[in-house]
Amino acid sequence: MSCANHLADSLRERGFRMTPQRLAIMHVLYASPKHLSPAQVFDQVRGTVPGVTETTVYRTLEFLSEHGLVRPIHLGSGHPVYEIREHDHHHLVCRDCGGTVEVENSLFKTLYVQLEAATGFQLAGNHLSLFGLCPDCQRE
Amino acid sequence: MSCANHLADSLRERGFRMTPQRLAIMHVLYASPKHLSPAQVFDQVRGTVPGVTETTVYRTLEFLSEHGLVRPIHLGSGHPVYEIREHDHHHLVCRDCGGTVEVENSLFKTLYVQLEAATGFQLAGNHLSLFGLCPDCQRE
DNA sequence: TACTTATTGAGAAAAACTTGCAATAAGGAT
DNA sequence: ATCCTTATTGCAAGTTTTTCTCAATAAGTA
Repeated sequence: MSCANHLADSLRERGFRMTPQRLAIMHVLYASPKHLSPAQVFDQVRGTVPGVTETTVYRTLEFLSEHGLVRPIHLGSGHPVYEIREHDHHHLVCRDCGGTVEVENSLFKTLYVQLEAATGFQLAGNHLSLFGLCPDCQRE
Repeated sequence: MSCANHLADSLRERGFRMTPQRLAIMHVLYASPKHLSPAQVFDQVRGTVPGVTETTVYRTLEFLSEHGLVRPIHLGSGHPVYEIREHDHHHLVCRDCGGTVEVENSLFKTLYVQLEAATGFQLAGNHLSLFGLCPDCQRE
């Protein structure tokens, strides 16, 4: 990961430290095309960082979430999964096959503006999961 | 609850049975102005149905969700809460104070149509939680 | 009243996190 | 290079939440 130095610096500026564990967890999430559960992250990280614990994975994922580096996602299972926070987007989740499709944040802009006007809330662009049937599963 | 008979009939038509446990759980959710966690439902139900178990509460909430009578909601804690499924709506959740505001489903209609056109998904009107800062907490 | 089987209760167990504390090791100061 | 401070981790135990199995119960129908 070429941005490792940049990442480390940005943490240090805020008084935190870069550790092999944090780097490995970021790595795993960067390399994954899909969001991962803490258990899945743990499974992959233990391969490269011997001795790493689940505790550390949980703590690190929360730490990275708090500082905006990863995004926690709730897909309806009741358990959060995580992904690198790059571009803002949302997920459509198929109730049948569980498949997910990403949709751009831009489509939600109008709605957000309306909601903010109506309620006075200042909305953050958090991740949303919308459920339905994907084209394939509709054919059944 | 005057609709108890209607509810019982609608279950029987589908081959299910009405039980004191199911009735009590529906009761609790009807009486509550807010969504409740399984543990909260259990606490209230055990007062009226002696011997009821947490297992039953979990099973019943899932059963009622599957059949469209209650709605599971994910407010970001990672643990679902439940409410009676009356009118469709969504929640704005304040990141600071945790307060919630309901917003009508109608505002989301346009977005849903756009998303369906763009992806081919057939979207169900599931519940959404949008996060942000409520008017009060913005003043700090 | 009897019968079928959906539903529940009980207890154990799995899964998902959390906590406290001592040991480790980043990163800055010397 | 070495020391120091303290952020971070590992370890072990504990808690909470949720699921599972299976026998017992009871709803609804004949």
